[in-house]
Amino acid sequence: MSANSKLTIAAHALAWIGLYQRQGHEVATSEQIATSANTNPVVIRRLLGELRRAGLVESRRGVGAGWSLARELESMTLLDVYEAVEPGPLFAMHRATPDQGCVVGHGIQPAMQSVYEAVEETVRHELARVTLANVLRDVLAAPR
Amino acid sequence: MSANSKLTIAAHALAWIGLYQRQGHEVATSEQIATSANTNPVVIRRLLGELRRAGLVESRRGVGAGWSLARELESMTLLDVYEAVEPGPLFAMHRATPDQGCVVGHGIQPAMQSVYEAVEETVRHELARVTLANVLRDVLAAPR
DNA sequence: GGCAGTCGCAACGTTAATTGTTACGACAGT
DNA sequence: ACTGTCGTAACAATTAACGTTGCGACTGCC
Repeated sequence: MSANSKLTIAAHALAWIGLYQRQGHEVATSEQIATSANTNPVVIRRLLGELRRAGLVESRRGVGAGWSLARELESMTLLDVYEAVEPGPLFAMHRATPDQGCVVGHGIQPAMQSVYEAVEETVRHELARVTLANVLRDVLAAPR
Repeated sequence: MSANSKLTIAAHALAWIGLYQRQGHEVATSEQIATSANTNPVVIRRLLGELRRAGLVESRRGVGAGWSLARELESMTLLDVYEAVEPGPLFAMHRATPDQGCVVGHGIQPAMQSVYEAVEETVRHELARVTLANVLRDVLAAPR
């Protein structure tokens, strides 16, 4: 099973903030988003902190604090979000380095590496095709 | 970080068996493969058990027991292996179901689902382009 | 018939990553 | 000063992957 719900939650948070701002509000709080995503506000703050480092959102402190978009949803793709929150590769190599004295043990990692790089490239390409505005539109189009 | 070294290990095992058979041996034991992959024989047996269910390898018991290929490496793609060993999706949804009373919480999962399905489709397509014979060739081509 | 080598499988322990929770200081507007 | 929220650290809880041990089942050979 995959381990990665971060991209899902990040998209959820961005769509939520975007919709909230369209309704005329200035900022959204981590608690509001956490309620919608059914998780803890700290989890949301951590995640949005990564998105802030990537320049996708901004945060304000003090009274009336909260989060706002740093760019239009139209100019944000899922690839931007993916790169902001996903550090590692999709497929992993051996956890312990294979026997370098064996021909296969020696050559398998570079062989798989090149395949995995090609795969990840297509994944990035596919994610880059979807903007967060697309996501929000689809969210609103979901049947009741 | 990704969690998935199963595809890597499975490709390693298949390449190993394929090469060993090319050298004139009938069967390979899980212990030989485990030594090359630097892991435990039981891990290899579990993995090859999944590949056997998918019809990629066969096992023999009793004296002279071990594993052999059920098909030519040329006719086996990484997609076959991937489908045999990877049960779940690449990207996960929320671990706790989001607030269905919220518009975003309600619509986010179908919206992301369709994106994820498209991404997985391209991954499958890319994996289908590589045969295990390609992998073994690349393994043997690795610089010393 | 007994022996030896290997698979089949279950049970359990180990490790690592993610996620959830609590706590508290920093900040800024009222 | 007070209030509400972020920022961050520390730790607990949960989960999945991986490793290990043990033992029965199978089969060819002596």
